[in-house]
Amino acid sequence: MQDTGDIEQVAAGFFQVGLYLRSKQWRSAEKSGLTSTQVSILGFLKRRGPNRVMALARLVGITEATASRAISTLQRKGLVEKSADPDDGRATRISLRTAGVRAMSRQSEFPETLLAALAGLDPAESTVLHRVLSKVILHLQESGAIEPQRMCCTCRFFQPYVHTDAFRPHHCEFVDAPFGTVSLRLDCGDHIQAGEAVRTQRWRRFLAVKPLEQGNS
Amino acid sequence: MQDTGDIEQVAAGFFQVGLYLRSKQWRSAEKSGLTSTQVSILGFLKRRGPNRVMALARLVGITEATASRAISTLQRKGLVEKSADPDDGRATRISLRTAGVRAMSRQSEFPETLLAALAGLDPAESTVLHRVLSKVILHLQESGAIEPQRMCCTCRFFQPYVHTDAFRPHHCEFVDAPFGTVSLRLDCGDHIQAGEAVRTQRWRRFLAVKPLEQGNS
DNA sequence: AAATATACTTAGCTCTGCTATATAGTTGCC
DNA sequence: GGCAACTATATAGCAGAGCTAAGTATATTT
Repeated sequence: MQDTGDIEQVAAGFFQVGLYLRSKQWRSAEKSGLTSTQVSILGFLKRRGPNRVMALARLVGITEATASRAISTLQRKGLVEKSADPDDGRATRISLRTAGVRAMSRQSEFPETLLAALAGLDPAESTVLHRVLSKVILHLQESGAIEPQRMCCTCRFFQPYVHTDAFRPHHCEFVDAPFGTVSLRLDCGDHIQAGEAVRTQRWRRFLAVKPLEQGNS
Repeated sequence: MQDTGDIEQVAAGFFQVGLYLRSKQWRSAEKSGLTSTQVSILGFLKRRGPNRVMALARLVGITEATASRAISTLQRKGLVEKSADPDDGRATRISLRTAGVRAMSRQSEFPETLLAALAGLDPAESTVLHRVLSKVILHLQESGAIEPQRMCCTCRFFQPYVHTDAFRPHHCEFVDAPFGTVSLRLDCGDHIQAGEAVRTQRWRRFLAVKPLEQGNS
């Protein structure tokens, strides 16, 4: 039913979307004059607030040297500001300036065309896509390929499939409310990493439920 | 049920995977010494055979100037060879040399970690992911964001959902055989573009079927 | 206090990706 | 046939990504 060829097809699909995401087209269309690395850095600053150079480098998946220079460029453009880290004299605290916030809100961090394509998905597809992306990203981060993300899947507040409501089977202990698979966060501000044991146990529970057994009623 | 915030989450997920795909890590791990642009070019040559500079540029989503130089670099590395195009004296025919074929077969075009993550998906998830990627890519190409791909969805031989077999609902008139959603090609060698009218009509039929109504029995 | 580690920066390299321009071959049109 | 317009590629010059290696300043350890 499923062979390596099919997986390569899917990988090729991801690659295809990736090619588009890294192309300059959609960015120059909105003529922000920013490169994709710069947009990524601004995006993380927007979602996570002030951060150190090293942390940003790891999140974006580049070396500190490259991050340092990209940030200097952003500073020169007036989008970002550097300040001394109160906790550590060596560290630099990078934060968005108002121009940077404006640059990120005026245009989305993501191209309109991609958002439009995703908006056209039907809810059941979104649900599965959400699950799949969670799985793929978790796999990438567990194998050390990418920096751990603040996903529900690894959060101490996450209780997968504890409700009978097909639309809201999960529970978030932080907000103490049920929520659905489409609302699973891939980068949540309230994330607190769960311990190793708890994490794998909950992840098992999450995987145990077949994706199509819910969200489809 | 589905709001903009959720779409942004999904887009962020794609971006996350994209960040990984464009990072040098997985490529340097296999120490091929190739950049992602070079790998993309080699990948298209591998899948599509000899091609012109212009065609490669469009496929990869870069200008001809950039492609020309990247190809020269590949030539210098001995992975690719240039020959005169018999049909057009201005054109250059780029083809893989044996070293290039070896470089692309030894390691896959795609990182092992991603393939492993995708291999871990359950068949129903693969099916939906396939559909979703088809939709997204088609949307991107219809809006002119990327070069048209040789997808089943736009092929004159493609007959979606004409069989009752839940596992093989589609039919390919080229090989005259039924096949399943997981086997939908995103880049098929036998692709022949269907006319505008036929294309939209079949695509409608493809979309009309809810993803979860089949492949789940 | 000295050695080691950490956070960042800088320099030097290759490559990407762009625009603008040059060169050669093709096509169209009289 | 001949000239203009177009097309496929190449080259140059620019900003920047991304790397490694080396340098600076601050923290931490011994």
